[in-house]
Amino acid sequence: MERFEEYLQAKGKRITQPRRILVEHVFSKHEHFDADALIEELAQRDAGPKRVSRPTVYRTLNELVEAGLLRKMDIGGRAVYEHDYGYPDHDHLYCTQCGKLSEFHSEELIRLRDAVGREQGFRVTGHKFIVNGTCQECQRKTRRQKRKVDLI
Amino acid sequence: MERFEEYLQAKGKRITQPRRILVEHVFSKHEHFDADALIEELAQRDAGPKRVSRPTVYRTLNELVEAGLLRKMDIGGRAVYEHDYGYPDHDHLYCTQCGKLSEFHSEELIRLRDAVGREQGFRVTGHKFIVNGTCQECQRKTRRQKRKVDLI
DNA sequence: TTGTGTGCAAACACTTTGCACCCGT
DNA sequence: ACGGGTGCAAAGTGTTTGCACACAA
Repeated sequence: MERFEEYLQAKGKRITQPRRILVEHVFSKHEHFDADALIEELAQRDAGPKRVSRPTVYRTLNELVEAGLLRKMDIGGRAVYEHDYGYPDHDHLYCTQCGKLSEFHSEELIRLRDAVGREQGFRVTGHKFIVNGTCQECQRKTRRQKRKVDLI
Repeated sequence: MERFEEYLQAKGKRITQPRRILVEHVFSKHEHFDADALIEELAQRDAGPKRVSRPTVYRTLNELVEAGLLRKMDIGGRAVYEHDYGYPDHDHLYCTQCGKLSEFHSEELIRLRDAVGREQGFRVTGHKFIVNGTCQECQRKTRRQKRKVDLI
């Protein structure tokens, strides 16, 4: 929050109640989320007059990304956000059954990435690496499912 | 094309003129493209009665993906397609200045990916790796730009 | 002839924008 | 009081869908 206030002041922007509510909520948890989830959570948390509107959620999320506090990813054509500030670089495992994202970090990946860039005369500024597959939990479910089918 | 006919027949689907036109066009070039580009190209190529409509383009692209002939990627929230059939696995360098995609292949990346999956009990089925940065051409442009500015 | 495919227009999901009013500074 | 911020509704994108007609099998 202090970090965001700093950013806002530097940009001559204002510290308003909707921004405060949103930022506080976003940084009270550490999960990945999308705009819709956030809008809904804010809606049931603060109904009535102090609710934060849909456009303001989108506007503030963009500001948080610009401020370097959130990282925005596109997963299946929809924007997903995660904490960026004070959070180590990492990549993602995406379970295509349940949609869960988990994280991992690999220095080797960075080395590989930079080596590829160098070879191609490409100035690397970042990357996106998503490993698709099935998480442990869904593998278990699928196995149970299969057993049932096998009994028929 | 033969491959697609095979797929269509297997699914009890029909080989129609729009599908033929689209497939022929898509596989006459080897670049990355999005739905809009394809729609426009088809429009100026075959105007009038034998033009392919927007919905049909989207429907057929989805079929081609299902048939394993095209690969679909999301880049910045928009779908981009590339040939898949008989095309080696590869990943992408994405120039954030001009939007150009180039390709590279790395066995090491696959090994790394599978190792990460194994460590986390994740059954890996695929991945998406996009390296962002500036391509050689845009680096040159930027340098020219900078020189001009320096002279002021 | 049968039922899939097509074009059209409209619906869709997600995100952004125009505008009158509100509120931090 | 000023100028940016907000909510509302409406406009944008990119993509999908309902429907009546067209056409491949």
